[in-house]
Amino acid sequence: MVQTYSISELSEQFDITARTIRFYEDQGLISPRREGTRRIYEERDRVRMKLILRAKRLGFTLSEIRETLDLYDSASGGELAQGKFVLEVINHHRAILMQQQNDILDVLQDMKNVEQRILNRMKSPEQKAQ
Amino acid sequence: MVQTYSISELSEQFDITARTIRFYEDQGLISPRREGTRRIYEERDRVRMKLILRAKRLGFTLSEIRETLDLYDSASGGELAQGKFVLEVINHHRAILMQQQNDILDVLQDMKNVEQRILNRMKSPEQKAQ
DNA sequence: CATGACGTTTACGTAAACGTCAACATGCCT
DNA sequence: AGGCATGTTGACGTTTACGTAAACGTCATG
Repeated sequence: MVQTYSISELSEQFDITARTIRFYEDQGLISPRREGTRRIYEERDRVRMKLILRAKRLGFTLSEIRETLDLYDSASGGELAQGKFVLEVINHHRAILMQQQNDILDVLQDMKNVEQRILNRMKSPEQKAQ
Repeated sequence: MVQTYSISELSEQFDITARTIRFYEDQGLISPRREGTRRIYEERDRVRMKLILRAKRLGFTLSEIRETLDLYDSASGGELAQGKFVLEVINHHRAILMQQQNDILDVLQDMKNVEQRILNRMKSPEQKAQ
């Protein structure tokens, strides 16, 4: 017997509203099984949701996410026709992510600098930076 | 003689529209000097713009960016009153950024897997995954 | 059986981040 | 003086990602 979830259970797990989940479905990001009119989410839906939210945190738009998930699905579904294209998309995304890694490192460094200036000033309040 | 830039020069440098730059000004993100009505951007504006765009790429909203820049300004301006608060904000942001680093690593790994599956299939097209 | 708790669809509202005119000023070139 | 590039300020339009409310179905429970 496989674990399934209602929409409210899922929304609780991921700390999003049910409205959001239904919206994602409207946008073609997930398509849970139905039992009558009720939505039933299985493990694969949960995994997909996890991917969606992760991509969102990284700033991808919902339609970008949908396209990418569809693409990966087709690739893992055996549609090797588009193999080369998928590889290109992957490399494109990889480039974006690596740019973000750099951005993060830069910002972390900036924050470190600001932090140090504050800490210094808190130790010796009189000191004015040259 | 210090380097300055017109709005179109700046927009070209950062590959954004002049409209975007004016909008950021409306939102209090940058405040260039004026010469008559014309906007004149100096090096410090350029640096600020760089910070803005970097933060944007990381998914921060414009108002978050404005608040943060203001905060950092006040901190570097000597308003040590808020020192502790600034440190808290910095730690908060640091947590977000580190979460993003994890997300990126996860996605990169996922992409690697998809890529491998495609490459394998391209080498031996007949093979079906068990 | 009525009263929640939970679910559904449909539809309008909204905040963020610009795009897209319009209508006008200003400087420079010929 | 005329023309063109470049600039300015509104003001309205658009897309994305949901929020919010209305109006209704379904099921368990007192």
